[in-house]
Amino acid sequence: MNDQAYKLFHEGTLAFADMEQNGIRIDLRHCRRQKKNAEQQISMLELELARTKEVKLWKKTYGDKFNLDSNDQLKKILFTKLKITPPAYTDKGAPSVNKNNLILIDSPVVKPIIQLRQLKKVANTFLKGIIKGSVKSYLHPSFNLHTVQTFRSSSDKPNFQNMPIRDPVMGKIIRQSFIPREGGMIGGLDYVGIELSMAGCNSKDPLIIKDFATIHKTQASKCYALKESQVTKDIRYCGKNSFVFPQLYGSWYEPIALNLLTAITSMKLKTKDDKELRKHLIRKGIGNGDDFTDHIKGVEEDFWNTYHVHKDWQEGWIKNYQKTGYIEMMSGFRCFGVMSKNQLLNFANQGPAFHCLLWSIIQMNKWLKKYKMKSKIIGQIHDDMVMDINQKESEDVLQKAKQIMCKDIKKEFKWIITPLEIEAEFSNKNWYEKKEIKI
DNA sequence: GGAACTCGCCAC
DNA sequence: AAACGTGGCGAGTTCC
Repeated sequence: MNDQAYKLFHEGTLAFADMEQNGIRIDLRHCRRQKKNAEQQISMLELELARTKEVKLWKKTYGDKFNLDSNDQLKKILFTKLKITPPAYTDKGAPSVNKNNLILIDSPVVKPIIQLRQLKKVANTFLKGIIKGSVKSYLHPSFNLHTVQTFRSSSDKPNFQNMPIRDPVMGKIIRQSFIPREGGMIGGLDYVGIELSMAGCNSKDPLIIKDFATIHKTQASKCYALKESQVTKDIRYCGKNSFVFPQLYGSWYEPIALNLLTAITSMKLKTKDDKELRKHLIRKGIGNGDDFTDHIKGVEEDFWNTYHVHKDWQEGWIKNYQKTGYIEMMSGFRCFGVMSKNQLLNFANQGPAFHCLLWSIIQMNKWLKKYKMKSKIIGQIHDDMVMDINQKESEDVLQKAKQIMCKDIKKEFKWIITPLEIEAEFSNKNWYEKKEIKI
């Protein structure tokens, strides 16, 4: 790493130490109540399952060793005893019983098992971890700068970076556990589309730079043959995570089409006019999976015709690695060693995106300490600075954050050639209730 | 009783 | 020709 990168991690470690010490306030009563609640629901589901003939067979087969948590046993019952054909296989060649594949099986045990898994995850991973890690109602997760290939961060004990948010039921239970300090509000300041922004900085593709704030929405509308005005938040999410990022990091239209298609049913996607997406596609003449795959193939071609400058950059980036044996990020970090093509492409954006946040955290923390503010940085999720902001200080803190995150950073990192935008979401109740605040 | 492994699943 | 990246953690399983 160069001197600037060294300094970033040196100061970053110190800022993270402050952040860890600050901690996040926890509603322990809520956690314990919800854990008990989840455990009751688990018992009910287990009883419901026990009444099915499938589980009776399962018990008969395994006797004392019967275990609802054993996927090996589940596979034996479904695929050997009941002779069901496995819908798909894992990378290692075993039949897959993950949610996506299980749901394709016509059996009364499928839905209760999926629900059971989710409840156990809520109780035994998230709530248990939060309760176990809390000291005097404050949780102090670790944030690491030394564990990740791309020079991003990680978090553990518990991992603060994977608290549920997408699933409405899980998200509510877990995120309500995190509450603000007295007189405070909890939430985050996150960079909008920062990874795509980094892609633009790397390749200098004029169209990526021009479109980076709207690209996910645009591509989502193309994938599902919709007007942009019909794109909901969920549909945009699919455009981003099932089309744009996969395209950028080396996937292609066939698996992408499959993912986009299954998302329609699993996320119950509807247009802004509340029309079912499946029916909309049929009206557009995309009636089956093959039609859809063809359609996505066209979207893919358009995508790379549009962003061809970026494609050229990708090829050059790979060639340079083949020549030198390493890649050097815009932020001054070098990655050595054997890397796949997809890794090379991903690392170039993933690292620098986080480094923007890290630099901002350092500056923000210095400022908060200098003026002895009650507001504190309490966590970090790759592109999201999680804070507990004292309401009397909120105006000043939010303005300062915007100044640092969108303006000052461009003086430090001269390679940032795209505009930077942030979004603030806070609540004085808990981390679930957060709502956007305009700044 | 623990290390190493697979699988499933949560986040960005 | 081949085909999306980075993590942490719980549970089951196998091996020593």
